[in-house]
Amino acid sequence: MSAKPPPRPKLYSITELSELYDITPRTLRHYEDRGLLSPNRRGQQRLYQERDRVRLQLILRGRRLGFGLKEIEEMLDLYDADPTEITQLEDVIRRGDLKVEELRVQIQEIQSLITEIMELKAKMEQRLARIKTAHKN
Amino acid sequence: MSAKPPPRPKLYSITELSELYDITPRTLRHYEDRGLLSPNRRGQQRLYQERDRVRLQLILRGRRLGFGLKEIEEMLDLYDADPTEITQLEDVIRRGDLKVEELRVQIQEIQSLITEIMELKAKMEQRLARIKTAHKN
DNA sequence: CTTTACATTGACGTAAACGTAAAGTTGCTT
DNA sequence: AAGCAACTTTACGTTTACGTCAATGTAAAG
Repeated sequence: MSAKPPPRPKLYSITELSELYDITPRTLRHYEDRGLLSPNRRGQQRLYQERDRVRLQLILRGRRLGFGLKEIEEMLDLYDADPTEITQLEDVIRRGDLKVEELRVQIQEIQSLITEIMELKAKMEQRLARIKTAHKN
Repeated sequence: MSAKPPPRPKLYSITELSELYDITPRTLRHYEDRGLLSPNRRGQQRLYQERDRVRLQLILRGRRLGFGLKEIEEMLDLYDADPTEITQLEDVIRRGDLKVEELRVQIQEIQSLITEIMELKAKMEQRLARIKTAHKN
């Protein structure tokens, strides 16, 4: 679904990046206001790096999964913990575990939904079959 | 996670049902305004049946999964198609398939997220280990 | 030097999903 | 009969995640 990035450390203008992910520049600025992105500047203009693009991917996936920006920020925070601070490392591990547990529950719920839809579908198919055979008489 | 229902066809007042699922009466009325629930009335008061409770469960799960009420309505519509109308049955089957595909993609995305978090966690654990062994000298 | 294209920062608007307060039933219970 | 608890409708308020101008800036092209 998502576009493949070139291996070169490319730079993006705001509209380039927005078109790459089918969002509006406004959205990118909004994420910056919320502190989720902090692109460099060339003068006054924003210059997005690979790093920003990757973070954006994470944000957009989070959004597709129904997370709020606040929650997404917490997840992104996991990635920029100070790797020299023991407590921060331990914190990342702990919060990571919690998130993973949460996500596993989500998968369970989705699977339940799938099951129910497929059961419903099976019922409808049976009914259809019965109606059609009755139609043949 | 969700409370177990009694097998008897119990009736619920609006506050009973709201407390059962830890939501407010306002939320139930809102779902009714949106056409997602249509409880019977005893005079002016709402009387929720098992059927309503089950629908509510579906709604709340949908919400936890990040779906909007509009989208949830479409899913609920699958359940009340006229079982004598062939076109409606076929429609349910088709839309059911689409939803299931969508949900499978969601699961994939969640699994990617889990993988990434666990990789991050592994990194942090390695760093922690290194820091601690270095500390022993 | 003036278009033109693309960018910037406000700042107000909007849709969704409720929250919240007001004012009025209704049915007991004391 | 009076009061209280639980319900009702009406309606405006709030939060989130942007949409949508408006006014302005800047840089390359003609």
